[in-house]
Amino acid sequence: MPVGPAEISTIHLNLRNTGFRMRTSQYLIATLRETPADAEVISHQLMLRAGLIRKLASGMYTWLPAGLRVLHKVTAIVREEMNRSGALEVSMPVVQSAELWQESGRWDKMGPELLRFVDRHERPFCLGPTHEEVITDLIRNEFNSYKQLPANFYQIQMKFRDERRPRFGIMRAREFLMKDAYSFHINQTSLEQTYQLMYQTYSNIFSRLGLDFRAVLADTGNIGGSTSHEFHVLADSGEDDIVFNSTGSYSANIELADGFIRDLDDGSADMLQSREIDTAQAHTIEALTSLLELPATRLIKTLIVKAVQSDTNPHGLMALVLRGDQELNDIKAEKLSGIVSPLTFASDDEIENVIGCKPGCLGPNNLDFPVVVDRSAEKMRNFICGANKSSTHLADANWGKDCRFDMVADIRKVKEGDLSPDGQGDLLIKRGIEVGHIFQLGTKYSQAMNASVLDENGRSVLMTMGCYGIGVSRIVAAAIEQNNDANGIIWPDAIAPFQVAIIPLNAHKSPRVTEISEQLMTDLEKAGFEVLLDDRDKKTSPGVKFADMELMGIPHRIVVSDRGLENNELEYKSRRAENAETVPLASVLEFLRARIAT
RNA sequence: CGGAGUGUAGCUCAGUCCGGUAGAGCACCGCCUUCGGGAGGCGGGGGUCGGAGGUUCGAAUCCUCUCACUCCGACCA
Repeated sequence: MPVGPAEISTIHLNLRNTGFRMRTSQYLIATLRETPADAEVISHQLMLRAGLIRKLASGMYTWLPAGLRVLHKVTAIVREEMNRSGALEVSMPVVQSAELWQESGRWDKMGPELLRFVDRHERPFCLGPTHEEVITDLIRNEFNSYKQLPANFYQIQMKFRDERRPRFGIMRAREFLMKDAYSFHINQTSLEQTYQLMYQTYSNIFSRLGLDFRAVLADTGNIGGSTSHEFHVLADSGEDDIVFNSTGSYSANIELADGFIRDLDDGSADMLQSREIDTAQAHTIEALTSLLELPATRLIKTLIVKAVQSDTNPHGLMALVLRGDQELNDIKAEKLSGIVSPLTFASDDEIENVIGCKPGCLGPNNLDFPVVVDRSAEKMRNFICGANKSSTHLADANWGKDCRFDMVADIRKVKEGDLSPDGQGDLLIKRGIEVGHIFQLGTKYSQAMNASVLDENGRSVLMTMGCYGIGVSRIVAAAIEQNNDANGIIWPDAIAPFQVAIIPLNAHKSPRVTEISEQLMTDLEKAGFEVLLDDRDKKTSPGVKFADMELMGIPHRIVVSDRGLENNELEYKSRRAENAETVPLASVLEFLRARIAT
């Protein structure tokens, strides 16, 4: 249908009036029928297929119009809630000079993840992967008095991290949109108050986004500090294991999750006399359990890892001992003093040189380096362990008699079904996608960069800091991971690129269908809904329109057809519903108002 | 950074082993028909086969080098 000058000016007027007025014929519907070969996870596949993003290079993506609308919606919710919490928005440079990073010490500490380059004067710069240095520099210059505290500053901005391995599309991109906030305090108590406020703000944000999420206790990692929580969107494709109990009173990242084993040996049995047994080729726990016809809970697993070399530990090794059915948590193990970080297993050759046998028959007996035993094995009696001799194990071995340890620690990965550490119910484990992380930083950066204010006694005090991040672009991918079906994306109302799709059928034949569709779009937009009218010409069959709108995940669909209009009816279908329903033309507005959260 | 793999049309792929001068489906353009679930017919446009070098009368195909991308491991929003 040719568009004359009069119609064009009408369209422009409407654009100005409503701000929306989107028609597929004038929009970029960049849907793909087939899945691009280089996308592996569902969110990446669907973002490409639905025409939300296109790849420029590894880990770098262009956001197409529909995708950008989603990203903006997420951004708007994050911004509103941050503002509501009293945080102040700023915008810091993406390009940062090396000096600040040298001052904090991170110029040398950060690996190639920090993308460095020089300007035309050969002065070193980097692309900001995070902004602790810049904000701390700003605040040490602007703040002089405790009266200015506490304060919380945030920005929503592209970050760049030259990831070792970008993957999963937007989920782990090198360039990504992040909300980062930094708070400044006169003392720990004040920090804890703001930390609580951010915890609540994050909960509000993820609730408003319409996502199923959990806040979990987290490892503070290299950033240090005392307390940290991660916010995870639950999805089977998540990269993290998160642990929580049935009552909701405990939740933690598996990296530091605690739990009690129910069938723990209480150490009350009488000690038997140990004896050597021939275990031939059985070198694994699994092989031993079937050979000896004993459960793995009767065995002990001994792992040899690298430790710091010293006079008292000339081999530079350490033994980590767990009950046979348990697995090592390497994050916990790395925190043991004297251990080499990152955790490194000793090679077969090293083990043979020092102990005299290959892995498979190792045990905590006669070892001349430190032995750390997990609580799961601490009280075991009459257990099976390696004899440090080829093809030989010790049966009915006991601590104190046959074996020794230097220290008891929690180095085990909790398992589903363990008793919650607070005693409330069983532990469950689910996969999560980390979309937010809050930290109590303490004075790490204020100390390195000498950021202080005067307290009420006129004494100079280092500011205590907190930092709070949200992966804004990652949320888009995470939302898809959590909400999709065979036909494509299913957006929560709050972040859908459009809330309502109007599909006119046979519009080219029916002036009435065209007229009602146009009128409906106008009315819905006046009512505050965001509408996409699929007015593509007759060469685009209804099936294509249905498929595209579903792929793009538009949560509410109205079909306008002659058949329905005979009875003054429209057809409505929720993206989540199995079947469509009819709605009287006259009441469609109330109908949608009742179903769409705005 | 180690390990594995893939680069041929906008997308999905065949052709490569065995050298003979580039294909299919979808998408796109035109005309006709069709019109409530990715329509049909006829006609058409589009690729220096990732790049460079080599072998050969002749290279998408064989050899060497290179670049890019994806996946698996340790980090992070």
